[in-house]
Amino acid sequence: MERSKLRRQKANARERNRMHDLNSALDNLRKVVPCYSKTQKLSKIETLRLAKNYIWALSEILRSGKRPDLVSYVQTLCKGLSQPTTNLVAGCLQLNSRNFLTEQGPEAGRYPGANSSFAVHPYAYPCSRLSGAQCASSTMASSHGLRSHAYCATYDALYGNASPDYNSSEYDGPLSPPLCVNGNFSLKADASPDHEKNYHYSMHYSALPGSRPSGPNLVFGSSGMRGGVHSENVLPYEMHLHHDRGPMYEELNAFFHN
DNA sequence: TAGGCCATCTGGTCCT
DNA sequence: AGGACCAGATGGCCTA
Repeated sequence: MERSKLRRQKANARERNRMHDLNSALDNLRKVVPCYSKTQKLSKIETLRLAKNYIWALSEILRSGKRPDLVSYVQTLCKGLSQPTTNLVAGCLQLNSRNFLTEQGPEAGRYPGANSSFAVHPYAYPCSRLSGAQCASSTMASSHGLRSHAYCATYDALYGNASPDYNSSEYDGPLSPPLCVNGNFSLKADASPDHEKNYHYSMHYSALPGSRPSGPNLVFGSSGMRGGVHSENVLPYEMHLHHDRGPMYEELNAFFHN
């Protein structure tokens, strides 16, 4: 009886740790989807849904090579989300705000949401790259208890203080989340030939610090570098884009639309 | 108060 | 045998 009880207690402890790890991973995921707040976290299921939509939206942008209009972008992000979360995300992107209405005006380029209750990723909307000054205003948001995304600091840490040329087609690095159209990430360490040959896009994570991105190889930081739950070091990723698309996109479309 | 979300416990299954 | 993973049950907390 004692032995059985002890075994059960150990199993419970393991299960707790396992769930804590899972929750840590979810927290990291929350930080890389467009809407993040320390005080009002997205639920687990909504985080997963939003992440799926976000990946989908970004892959559509890459596929089409065009900037989507904000309304359809938000609609894509909010597909299948609950009403409160939809409101949250729309609020994050300030769909109904003056910022949005003037987005095409003189303020165009300033990322919406910097002063809202939620931090919005600079890449939350593709036209919303931060300049150095905007980066500073984003940092100010954190002094009001808001979490501003630390991509500026991240960039500085990686590449020095020089602001990237966000208009340059070369630059799409630290602000871009990983894209893997077929939904599988392959680790460099254990990438199997079977994986490689079937994938039109594959992501290779490298444990070694990368160099500044150029051409198709993009390097950007993991959540760890932004002081996430885990304290792992910076893990720049290398992303390799394979250029032959086609049937896989049809599969992907079917998958998401189902 | 009902419903949503969450953490935890628990037993079952599969794998090493 | 022991660990990982999973799903069901349960109770607590919060909000509309």
